[in-house]
Amino acid sequence: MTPYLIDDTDYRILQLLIEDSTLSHKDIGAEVHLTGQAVGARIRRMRELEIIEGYTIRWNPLRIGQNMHAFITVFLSTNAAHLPFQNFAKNHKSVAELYRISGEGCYWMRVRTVNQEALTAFLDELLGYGNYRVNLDMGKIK
Amino acid sequence: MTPYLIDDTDYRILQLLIEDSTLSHKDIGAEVHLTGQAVGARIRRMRELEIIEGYTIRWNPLRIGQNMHAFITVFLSTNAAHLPFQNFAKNHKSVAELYRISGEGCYWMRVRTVNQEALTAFLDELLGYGNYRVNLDMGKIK
DNA sequence: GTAATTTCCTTTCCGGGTGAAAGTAGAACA
DNA sequence: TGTTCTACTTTCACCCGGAAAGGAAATTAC
Repeated sequence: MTPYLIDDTDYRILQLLIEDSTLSHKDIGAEVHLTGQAVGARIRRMRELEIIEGYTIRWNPLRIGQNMHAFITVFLSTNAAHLPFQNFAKNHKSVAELYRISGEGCYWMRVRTVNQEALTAFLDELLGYGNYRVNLDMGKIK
Repeated sequence: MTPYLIDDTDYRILQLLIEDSTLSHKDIGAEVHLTGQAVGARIRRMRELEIIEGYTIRWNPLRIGQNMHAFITVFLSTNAAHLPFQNFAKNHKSVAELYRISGEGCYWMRVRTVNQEALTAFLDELLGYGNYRVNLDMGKIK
C-alpha cells in the first residue's frame, strides 16, 4: 500500500521513526538505500507537509505514580453544555486526549490520575457537565 | 506534585521532552538550571528506570490517507475467545492500541484504517470473536 | 569533630550526526 | 537535441551528546 502524498520509501522512514526517532539519518539510509542527507531531506519534507507533527517520547505514567488510567465516554444532553465542557476538559491536566465522536455518546477521552481518589474527584467535576461511562485500563496488551 | 521516584526537575525535563524530544540537553538545562551534561545524566537515569521507554514521533495519519479512526469496545462472551482475539488484535496492523478494561466490555482498542470499507472489513473479522461497540473520531479536540 | 563515602554537579574533550551548499544524473518535454 | 526539473550524492563546518576527570555538599562511621 502506497499512501497518499508519500512514496514507499517515505512510509518506511516514517515507520522507522515511529519505532525509534533517535535513529540517525545515516542508519535509516542504510535501511532504505539512501544517504543520510537524502533521508534528512525526506524527513524535512514530511515535516513541512505536517505528516510528521513533532518529536516526542514514549513513557510510562505508572512508573511515576500515575496509577489510574481511564477511558471515559461523555454524554451531554443540552447544546449549551458543549462549550463549557470542552473548556473544562481542555484545561484539566488529567485529560490526556479528547475527541468528538459519533455513535453512543458525544465525546471520548483518556484520563490519567495519580490514584482513585483523584479520579473520583475528576468524575465529580465531570458530573457538572453531563453523564459518563468509565472503563479502567486493566492492562495494556498492545 | 512530586511524583514517585523522580524529583521536580526530572518531571520538568520529562514534560519538556514530551513536548519536543529534539530539544538539546543544553536548552533543557537552560530551563531547569543545569548543564546539558547533567540533563543527559538525568535522562539516562529515567531511561534505566523505564520511565522513558523510547523516542518516537507525533504524526498525522489523516495526511497519508489513514482516514478512519475508531474507538472500539469489544465484548467477549466465552473464556475460550480471549486468546484467539488477543492474537488477532496483536497481529492486525489496523489495531493501534489494545487494553484489557474493567466496566462494560472486555477490551478497548483504537483502530485506524484507510477508509470505511477497510473498517467494515475489519469489523467483519472482529465479529468472529465477539461483539463490539464502535465510536468514530469526528474531530480531535485535545 | 573529622575522615571516608556517596551523590550530583561542572568542566573538558572527542567522535559523530545534521543541515547547507554545490555538483551530478536521469526523466519529462518542447 | 537542448532545457528544465527533481532527487540524489559529496563535501564541509558546526554543534550535540557521552565519557572521563575533578569538585562541592550531604551523609555516615568512628
